[in-house]
Amino acid sequence: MRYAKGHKEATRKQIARIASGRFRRDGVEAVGVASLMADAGLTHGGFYSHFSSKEELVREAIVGALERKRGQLAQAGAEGGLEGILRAYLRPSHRDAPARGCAFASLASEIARHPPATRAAFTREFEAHIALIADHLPLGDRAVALAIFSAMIGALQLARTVNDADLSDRILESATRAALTLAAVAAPPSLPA
Amino acid sequence: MRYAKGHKEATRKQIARIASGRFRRDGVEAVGVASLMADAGLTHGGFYSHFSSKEELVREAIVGALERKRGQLAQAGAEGGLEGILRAYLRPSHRDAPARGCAFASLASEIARHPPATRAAFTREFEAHIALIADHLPLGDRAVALAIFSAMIGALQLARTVNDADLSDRILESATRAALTLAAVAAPPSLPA
DNA sequence: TGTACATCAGTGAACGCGCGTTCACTGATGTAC
DNA sequence: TGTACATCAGTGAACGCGCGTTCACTGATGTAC
Repeated sequence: MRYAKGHKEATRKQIARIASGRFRRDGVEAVGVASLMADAGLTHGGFYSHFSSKEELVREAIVGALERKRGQLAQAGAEGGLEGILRAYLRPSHRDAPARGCAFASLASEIARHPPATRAAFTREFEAHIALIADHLPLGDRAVALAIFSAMIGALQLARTVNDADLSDRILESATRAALTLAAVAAPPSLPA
Repeated sequence: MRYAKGHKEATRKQIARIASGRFRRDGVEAVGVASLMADAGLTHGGFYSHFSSKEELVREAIVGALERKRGQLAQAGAEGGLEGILRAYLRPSHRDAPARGCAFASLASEIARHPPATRAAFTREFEAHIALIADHLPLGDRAVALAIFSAMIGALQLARTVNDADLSDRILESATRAALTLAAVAAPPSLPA
């Protein structure tokens, strides 16, 4: 063969990885297939021998990004518990590097308009994230995990959108503190009877 | 004059109002100037006698939408306090009608990529929303208001994105309850000494 | 060992389409004389 | 009262461009004989 075994699979993975960064940074709609392939050092015509459509790439790229990010959060949780997760997520460096960040924060509103298959993949990863957070909560409280994750995503987005660096920092800090308060309150004040 | 006095101003306002719905429903990028003008019963060529660019329309449409929505939230707050605001915002009917809903939830991540003037207008409205929420919080706590509003926006977006109706409802409910808990905890347990 | 052929990842021109923006024009009205 | 002209909101063709997708082709390699 002209190419080494596994070459094509490696190319597909590389395209998906490049796409996952570009999508998170610029939005799915703003990133064209041709410019993605150029980033991978290829021409656009070959795209459809790797993916059946741009939407298939969207699904693969986003799920990949979410899985990797979830692994990082799991590690932060193992090392620092809920506070570790919150500090890793609501860090200024996360706010400032969307291309390597959480795809829920950068793409949730756009994905809401995508086909069911894409939303289903998103939903599966969302539930895995909720389970991860609940694992670090008293009684594994899922309802509190939902609220905390909503605040994390909302805060990261708002911190990226406002035009005032101070306000942006305060959004991240407030969400961190509020999440810790919620976790503390969710703890039973004493052992149940 | 061929047209009644104030006709042109009325047309401009109508274009902005139509745009504010389409942008919130489909995203700014997905809505073309030509289709917007067609919705207003006009041809696309006339657009630039009303707005200097699509971006100017984006700014005007979004600020208008946010102001109107803030008025509704202020009324919900006057009638039902923080809980009134939360129930108005985290209602399933709000989730299901983005075209008439909060532009922070539908457009925050997209606006983060827009020019400074647009982000500045967004930031001004954001601060007005925070002030509105803080007004209904013990001690007018701005930090808690930031966290609550982050959770509101994040929850609404996630509720729109997940592909599971039950989970979507639970996201809205959890955020509502968590916000009320935060407000209760923020209250001083007794009058300060 | 040398030649003919099959494989297949990647190439690049082409498709129809919609984008934001520009601009010469239309035509109904109000005003000037 | 009747005619000539100015105004100006809206029209529609055109601009260059990038989009997602298709497809006939290239050319380096491995295999068959």
